[in-house]
Amino acid sequence: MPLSVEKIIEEKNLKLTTARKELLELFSKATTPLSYEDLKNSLTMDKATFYRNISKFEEEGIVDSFESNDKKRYFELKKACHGHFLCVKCNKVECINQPLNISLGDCQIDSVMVKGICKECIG
Amino acid sequence: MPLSVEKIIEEKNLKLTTARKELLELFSKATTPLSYEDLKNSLTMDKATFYRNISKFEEEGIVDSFESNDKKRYFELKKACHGHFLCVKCNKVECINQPLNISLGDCQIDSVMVKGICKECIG
DNA sequence: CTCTATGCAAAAACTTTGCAGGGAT
DNA sequence: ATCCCTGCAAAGTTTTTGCATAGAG
Repeated sequence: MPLSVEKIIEEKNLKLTTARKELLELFSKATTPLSYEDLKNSLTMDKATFYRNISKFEEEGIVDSFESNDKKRYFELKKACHGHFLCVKCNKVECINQPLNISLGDCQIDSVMVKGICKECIG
Repeated sequence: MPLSVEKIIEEKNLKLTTARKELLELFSKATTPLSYEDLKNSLTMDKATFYRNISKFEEEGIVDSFESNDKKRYFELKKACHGHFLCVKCNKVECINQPLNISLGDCQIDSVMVKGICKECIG
């Protein structure tokens, strides 16, 4: 059961605004990372508000982001699984479900992005 | 011993221009991926020429690129080692020398980007 | 009531494109 | 001689900022 939007906001001592509720609800429902482009038709808020809130969410560790090959930034709620596969042909992103055993000395690892070509695009 | 610039160009049936020679020589010498920003002071060519050639090199499989957290694109000659570690605090990129044992069904894996925080930034 | 969040418009940052002239084969 | 490459300037795309108003606690 996902954490309620109100809980997430409250825990971080952020104000619960309509925009933030809307954003977090959209991301809770999403099964893949989303860009502003993906969301803009569903959003009632301005793009400035979108980016400002995303930025705040990232600072607070609620949201993660990465850049795709299409130069857009993609966002998602931070989850246990942080491995992604990005197909450089079709720009599709998939969550990697298998554990990736990577350890790099004393570095802290936050996420892993594997790029390549998916089966559909190879075939 | 690295492939000579002339050989690389010739193999791909590209014209050997001053701009291309200059670019490939800079990348051959580089030990980390470089952005346009990193190179612009060393370049005698226009930025349009830089990006057009980089783009051509990517098409031909001579060069690889990725986006960093600073929204810039970084480029490097395609090498055997395609694992990188990006520190999200200081934006430094390092080559991961250890083999990363990742395999994803029938997908073709081209590169792996691990993001996190480097020892210097943790300390 | 106070302080933060929002919308709008304009700016910023990086990259791409159009066009006319120059260079490689 | 032919085509591709180049520089310049201008446009494009995504994201950020300034400022005045609205809204949450």
